[in-house]
Amino acid sequence: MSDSPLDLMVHKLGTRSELSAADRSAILALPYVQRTYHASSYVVREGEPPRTYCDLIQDGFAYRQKLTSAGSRQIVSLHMRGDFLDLQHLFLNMADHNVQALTELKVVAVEREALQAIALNRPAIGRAMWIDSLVDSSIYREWVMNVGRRDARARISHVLCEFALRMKAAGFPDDNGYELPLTQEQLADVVGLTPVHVSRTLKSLELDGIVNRAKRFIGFKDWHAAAAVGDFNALYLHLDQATPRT
Amino acid sequence: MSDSPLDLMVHKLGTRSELSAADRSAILALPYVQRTYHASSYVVREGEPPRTYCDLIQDGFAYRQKLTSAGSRQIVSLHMRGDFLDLQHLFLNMADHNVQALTELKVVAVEREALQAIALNRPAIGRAMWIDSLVDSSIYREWVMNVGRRDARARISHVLCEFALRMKAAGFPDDNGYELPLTQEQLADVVGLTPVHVSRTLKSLELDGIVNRAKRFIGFKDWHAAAAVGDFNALYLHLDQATPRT
DNA sequence: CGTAATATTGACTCACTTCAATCAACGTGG
DNA sequence: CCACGTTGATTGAAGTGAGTCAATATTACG
Repeated sequence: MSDSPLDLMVHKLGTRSELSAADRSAILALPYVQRTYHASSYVVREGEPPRTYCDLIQDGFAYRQKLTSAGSRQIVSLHMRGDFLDLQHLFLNMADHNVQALTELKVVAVEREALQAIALNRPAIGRAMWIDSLVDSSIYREWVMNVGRRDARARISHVLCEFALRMKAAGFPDDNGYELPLTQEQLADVVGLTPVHVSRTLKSLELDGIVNRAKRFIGFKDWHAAAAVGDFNALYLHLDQATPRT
Repeated sequence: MSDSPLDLMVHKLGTRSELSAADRSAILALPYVQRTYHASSYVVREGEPPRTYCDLIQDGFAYRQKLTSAGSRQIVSLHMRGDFLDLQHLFLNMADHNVQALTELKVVAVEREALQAIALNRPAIGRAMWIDSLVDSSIYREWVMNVGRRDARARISHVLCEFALRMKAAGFPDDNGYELPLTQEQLADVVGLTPVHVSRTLKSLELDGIVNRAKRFIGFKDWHAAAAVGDFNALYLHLDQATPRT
């Protein structure tokens, strides 16, 4: 195996569909540069035309965000190692939301036109990218429901459960918990609540033994209880389509 | 021009990317059947594997929906003539949400494998389908924000504005308003509120002269006022990528 | 260390929900 | 053609989950 930063992309797409040797070398032949963003810097800005390259996260976390005209913020998705940041705009003429680095963020920036080309001309790669994008859509749908129809405890538990499984799928060690890379204010913007109420709700979840916390570390004493409180059913993550293939 | 029900698909995809004559005939050669659903019947059920055909709406309205374990419902999207109902599951192994007919629904059901094939093997068609799917994602993002960060008046106005523009883009006559195919209970499930509060809020919007109503007809006296109350900016609909091309 | 960012807690308010009754529209069958 | 049952819409009164405002504690970090 080679030792290119694009290996990550080969691996990621390889979990979504079966790639031939030719597919793999097509990916490895993509023009790219590596790049680092500081925490909280903008990767994509709403209203601007898409940039000439597309970022794949190598390390760190990012989020998508939209602002109300009144200035309140809604975080509409969270992303981690192995996630594409610009697939959502790959064929669109204008960015409809902002993407920001959550932590220090290392990415592989692939040329947009080359990425479009392999998405359209290499069926196995196209399929893998489709699946990736459809899973993102599925998560959006779940979030609409989360924010629209669950109370604070359920919303927060749900997001904590989702993040746990996604981190595990992304290869983070599973210590029965994880370091949540969000301030409570950011978590509030994820779940459509105020920071104050998030603080109270987290405390109540902790008192009830649903999670335990140490700074930003979220631990699950009782996964089933957390999943029950969060009304969490992993179906929508389509993890069966995110397992490594030959 | 031919006179197949698939003309609708040719037209729809033609608004999203430039199709060659060969692309058009590839679409028209797709195996399909026509089909009608009664209002409120299920088109797709959560937890089931995707069906062997994919529906494109010819006439009528449909919605995607998810249920909380407690039984409350969130409608996560609304669809009309020219929208695909199964693109969201085209490459997934399992349905993650329900799709239901909102009204009597006429569709063209295209064979799923054939649709996958042209999506992957015909770049111009693939691009058009990508754009269609990415616009759906963009709408999901907007709805997350709508439900997460706007109050009842804004949420409802926003949805009413969105529907107005989408109906116009789908070729419905623009009478400064439209027949909203939703009960207030369904509208409540769209915006994450109770039917009672939707009723009150609609009344208040009417009293303030933002909209006028006659049964289910929604009329806009003052579009700008409605857009302002709904914090509505059409950017996210990417309507520039939904105009007919040569 | 000192200073800013983040988290916690309390007291009070309010937008939306809940419960419940009434009303209107509409199809349907006798 | 009208009685009637069902579904959808409206309205009122009372309750509540989450927001707001504000003070204080805690942590991060240059």
